[in-house]
Amino acid sequence: MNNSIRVRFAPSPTGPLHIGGLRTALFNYLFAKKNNGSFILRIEDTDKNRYVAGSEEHIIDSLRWCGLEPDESPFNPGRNGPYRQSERGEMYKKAIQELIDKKRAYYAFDTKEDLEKYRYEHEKKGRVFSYSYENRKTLKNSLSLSEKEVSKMIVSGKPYVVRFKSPTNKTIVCKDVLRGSVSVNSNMVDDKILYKSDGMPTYHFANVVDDMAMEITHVIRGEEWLPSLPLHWMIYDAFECPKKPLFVHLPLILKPVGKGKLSKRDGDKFGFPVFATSWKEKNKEEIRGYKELGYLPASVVNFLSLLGWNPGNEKEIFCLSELVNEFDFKGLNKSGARFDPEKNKWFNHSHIQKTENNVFSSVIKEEFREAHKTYNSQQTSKIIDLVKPRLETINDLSKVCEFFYVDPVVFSEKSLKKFKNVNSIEILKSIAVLLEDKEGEENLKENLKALSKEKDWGFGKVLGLLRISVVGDLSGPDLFEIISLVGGETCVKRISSLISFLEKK
RNA sequence: GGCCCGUUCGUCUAUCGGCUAGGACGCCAGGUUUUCAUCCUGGUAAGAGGGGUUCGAUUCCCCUACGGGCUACCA
Repeated sequence: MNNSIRVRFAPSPTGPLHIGGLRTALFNYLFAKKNNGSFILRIEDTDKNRYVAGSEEHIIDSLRWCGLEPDESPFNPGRNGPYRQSERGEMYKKAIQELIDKKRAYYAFDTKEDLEKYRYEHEKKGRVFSYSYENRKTLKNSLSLSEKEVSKMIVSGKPYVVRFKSPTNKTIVCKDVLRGSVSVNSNMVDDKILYKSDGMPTYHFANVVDDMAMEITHVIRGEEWLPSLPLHWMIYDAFECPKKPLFVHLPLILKPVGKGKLSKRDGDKFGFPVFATSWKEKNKEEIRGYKELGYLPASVVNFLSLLGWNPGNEKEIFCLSELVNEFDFKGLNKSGARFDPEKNKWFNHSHIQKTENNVFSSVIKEEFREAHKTYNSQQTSKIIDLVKPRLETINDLSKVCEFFYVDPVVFSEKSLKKFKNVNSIEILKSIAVLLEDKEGEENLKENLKALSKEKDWGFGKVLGLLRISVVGDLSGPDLFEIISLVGGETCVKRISSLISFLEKK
């Protein structure tokens, strides 16, 4: 049990979960499941100011929709709870005291205004202020002040933070599974705040403390964290942690066009989904996610999995369990991957083809209510077979099979133009005669061929006009398949409807 | 500005020193479907530049360029 793999996905509830975070969660999940380990969800809510109501639910709903159910989370706690950092205050308090006692951290009393002033002054001189080994002795903290002064200030309730005392001139060699060793001189790492004046830990501190406490074996996170790896590494060392987790920094997902990493606002900007499920912020319009736009979770997962990872062969279509089987750190990439909404659509189309018909029949039932009952389940399944290859998203379904359920009310002018020099009404009337008769309907194709030969009408014209009357346009699946489902009687009705439409012109 | 990471077709990627550089999306052309879409076949298109190392570098090393990230009492 002690050797088991434990990974965590640790988002902060500052808004909806977007596909960047989802992809991080996915890789954590895949690695955990591949190794019979645990996938843990930890909510990093140490910043009260940025907390956005509803984001925790959005995170868990998104994961659930994708099939990435955590083994431990605030909603199904395991032994290592609580799973919200805001509920783990005591642990951080104890931990920070340990570092203070070990002289690896110190109290600092500089106010925000002080720091802003220092930054401003440095900037004016073209420099950058950093709280570090160079100047910590000249600033207001427990290293520069006497013990008496410090305890007096603390007792009097003066706000303070606790800073990490970054070692002086040490080479920190940290390891990343993908990138190998990354060395940084500790002088480059400033004295980061570990504990804020509001009594909450910062990300860096809470993260390390929790990963130790929760016995996390592999930290799989986005590359934006790579620069803080040396800091985290030194914090582990300060705790004399016997066994650090392995770190894997995933390449970032980049915007489809333009510069930089994908952000939550890009969905609006470029018109493609960036959330798994819809997100509604108060006083704002609801933003639809993949789910609402008719994507299958399997296709989203599949597409995301291939951004920054590949199985090493040429297979591309995977379901979640296949991905679990195939997943390996060796297949991970180092460079950022640009998000391509077009390829995303293709994955969805491909997954739709593999999806069983009953998934779609419930959508049809919902959409066409009463009309849906004109067909038995076998016929419905046949309709879906006919229409499935034409789907990019599930939302296209109703549009693409509407004429099975509803008589066309408009006939495409553009399509009718092709027949403007043709005796359309006469042709249509002759076709209707064929369909009125049972035998005529049974061998419709042959009969139509015979008809067009006899009257010297092109077969294409006959077929085209019939299609327009039945479908409303020159598109759709095989016409004879459609007619055999819709039935001769309905077709005759639709033909007369087109005839009267043409007569009015 | 400083620090860190990266760089193969337009995009996602294969290649772990032997390359006529493979696949997928997209795009283009042809075929199937007497429609449209699907589908099938073919085409288009790439190792940033310069130095090394080597019999041989896309692959290893260095420099430059470019891209990305970080540089908060945010995560």
